[in-house]
Amino acid sequence: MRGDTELVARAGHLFTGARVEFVCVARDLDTWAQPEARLAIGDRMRAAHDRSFTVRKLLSPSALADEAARAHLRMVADNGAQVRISTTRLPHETILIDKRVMILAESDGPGEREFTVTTSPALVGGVYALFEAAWESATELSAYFSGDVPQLDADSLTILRELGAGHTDETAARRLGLSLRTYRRRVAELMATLDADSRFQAGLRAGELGIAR
Amino acid sequence: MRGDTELVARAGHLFTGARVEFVCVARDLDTWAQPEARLAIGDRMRAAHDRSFTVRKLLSPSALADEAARAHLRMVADNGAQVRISTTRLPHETILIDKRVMILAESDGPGEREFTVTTSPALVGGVYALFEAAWESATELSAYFSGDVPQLDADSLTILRELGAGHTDETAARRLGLSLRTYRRRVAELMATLDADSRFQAGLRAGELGIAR
DNA sequence: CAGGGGATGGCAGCAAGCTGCCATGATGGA
DNA sequence: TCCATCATGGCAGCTTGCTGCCATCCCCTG
Repeated sequence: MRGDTELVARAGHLFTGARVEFVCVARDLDTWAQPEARLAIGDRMRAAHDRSFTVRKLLSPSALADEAARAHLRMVADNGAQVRISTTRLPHETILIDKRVMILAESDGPGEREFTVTTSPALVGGVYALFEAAWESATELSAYFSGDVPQLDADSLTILRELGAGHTDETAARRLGLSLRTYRRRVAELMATLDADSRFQAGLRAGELGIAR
Repeated sequence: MRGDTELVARAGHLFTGARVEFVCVARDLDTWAQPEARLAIGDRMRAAHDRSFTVRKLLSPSALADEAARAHLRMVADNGAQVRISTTRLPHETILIDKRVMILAESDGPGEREFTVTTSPALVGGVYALFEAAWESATELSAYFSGDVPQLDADSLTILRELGAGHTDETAARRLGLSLRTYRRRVAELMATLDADSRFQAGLRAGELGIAR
């Protein structure tokens, strides 16, 4: 199936027919350029408030890149959707509806995207289980927003790795070609960023947020 | 495709033809009752030592239920395979070969298992990405074996909470009605248990393992 | 009752971490 | 060019964490 138009035409009923759950795994938010699709899900989401209908979105950090995207996600979350961020490279786009239908989007080139729709129980069930595993380990969007660690620059991650490796400050500083003073300054900054009072706490936060890998 | 025999007959070449990577996600180890399949992968695994061939197994904790299973996994790991344990409910069985082929096993009833084999790049790619996300968040088998935290007594958890709260040793000791010396002894023991070289590392482990909440 | 073993805690000394202060060097704009 | 700004790093002094040693206490067993 090629192109968003064809998808909406031929699989639109799958979206509007969602009864229990709508799951979306994606690398970014480029998707849903088509107003029709947005609308169909928008309707569903409005229903999520009252009824037993769940919307879950699992995204990469890149989906938080610009302010517009963040605002959009905040809005989506306010409408009752659960949004989580995974630090690993996610599939370009995967949609799971009611544990029964799976839609995969591929976008290699600049042209129209290609979609694969399947309802095979084995396939959908298998992917759903993997999704659950990925979901469990992802962090809540709110955790990302509540001044936590939206963006931790490369330097900080390097420091984090040294700390995580269990090196002493002296060793770590030598490994990074920094003076002891600067290394410790970095650690202090990092701890301030993580809002940690002790190194233990910093490690805890880092672990919880899935950083430092 | 029904039954292990048919799988081996018709898809055996996919196993033996694996060149770069063999990924196996499963809930338990009931699989591979068929000697042929075991053998094919056994061969591959032996090759994993020298060449650039990776074997990764992602399993549920139930795969560690009995001693025989643990021994088997230890053996598998010794042969160069990477084994990780995920705490979420995994698909009954999913196999990914060289990022090109995917094999799904379904086992509803007591009868023969049903298999689905696909090479669709979109499907395999999508599932692979989800697998990566699940893999990232799973814990090393070695961590499970090396007496990590199957059992952490109430005292240790108390210590962990104090550490997590960011209290200094002196404050924490006072709060727990312990002497500074004893408190620190406890922390040292805890760190030994967690196999941590620094308090940061201990925090990291604690966070990763989901303790101290 | 005597003695062994384990947990506790005081003490001391050392190692590690933390931070204010200031000098130096690089960068960048007026 | 001069000046402001910022990141770096050396130094010093202080706090905190770490651990070996030994005394004490409690409990259990013979």
